[in-house]
Amino acid sequence: MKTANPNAYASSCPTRLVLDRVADKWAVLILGSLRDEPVRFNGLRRLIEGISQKMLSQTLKSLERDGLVSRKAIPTVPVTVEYSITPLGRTLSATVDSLRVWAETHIDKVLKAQRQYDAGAQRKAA
Amino acid sequence: MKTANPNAYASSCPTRLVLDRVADKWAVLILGSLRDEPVRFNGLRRLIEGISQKMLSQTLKSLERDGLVSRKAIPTVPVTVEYSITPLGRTLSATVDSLRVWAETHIDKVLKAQRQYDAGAQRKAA
DNA sequence: ACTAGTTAGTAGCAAATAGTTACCATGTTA
DNA sequence: TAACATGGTAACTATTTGCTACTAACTAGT
Repeated sequence: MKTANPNAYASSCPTRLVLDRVADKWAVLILGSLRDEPVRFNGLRRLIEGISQKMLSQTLKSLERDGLVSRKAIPTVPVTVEYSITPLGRTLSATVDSLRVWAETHIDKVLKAQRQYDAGAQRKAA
Repeated sequence: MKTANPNAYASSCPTRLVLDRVADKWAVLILGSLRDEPVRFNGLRRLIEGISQKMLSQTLKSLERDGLVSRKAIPTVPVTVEYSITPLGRTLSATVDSLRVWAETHIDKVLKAQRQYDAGAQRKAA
């Protein structure tokens, strides 16, 4: 069964929910981290500076549920858990990673625009 | 002055904030709406089903501050306000739009993965 | 004149989400 | 014995989001 006309602009379309999940800071950084090789929970925590254990755990769970990431517990001691990207996740990773690249590439222009905007707002407030 | 090494994986890098703003459901849909032509406030409200006036106003304000969208008030009666995409915004629009397209294209696979995941969770709970 | 509708928002409150911190069990290393 | 590693969960707070109602100025219809 196929969804008839997926359209993110329609509020009732499930696409809206998926867009909300993948258009997410942490999801972008996690998918980027897993792009080349599987990484363990605490490995991701070290790669993605400032992510809390809660958000990492929560975001990984959503990504796993959506079929974008797979979780594999390895019975070592202590147990290690390896997260890797699925084939479906791989179809998304290039797109979300280009979002990160855009941010890194255009950060200077954005910061400049913010300064100009804030200067204008100050004039109005004065 | 250029930001030395923009890196979204570093928590202190301003890139992280920018990523958080552009990796946003409403920002994606707004930038997509403005891609072809300028649109007015209520026009956007009609295009993007289910967005509240508050979120639309708030997101437009951020996008304007970041230099991605420009606002032009036209002294008609009643005043109409035209929002259009800036050249900087245009460098981003293709990327965010491909995120929307990905969601619309892969929605069936994601929904299927969710059903499988939930079925597994049910087994565990039983 | 009165009513309803248009324009582009803002204000106030409730609900949902994100973030912070502490803690768990199990085991290795110093 | 104490500190650190593994991968989380629980409780709490702060922030964001969403909903509803409201504004002001004007037009069109009855």
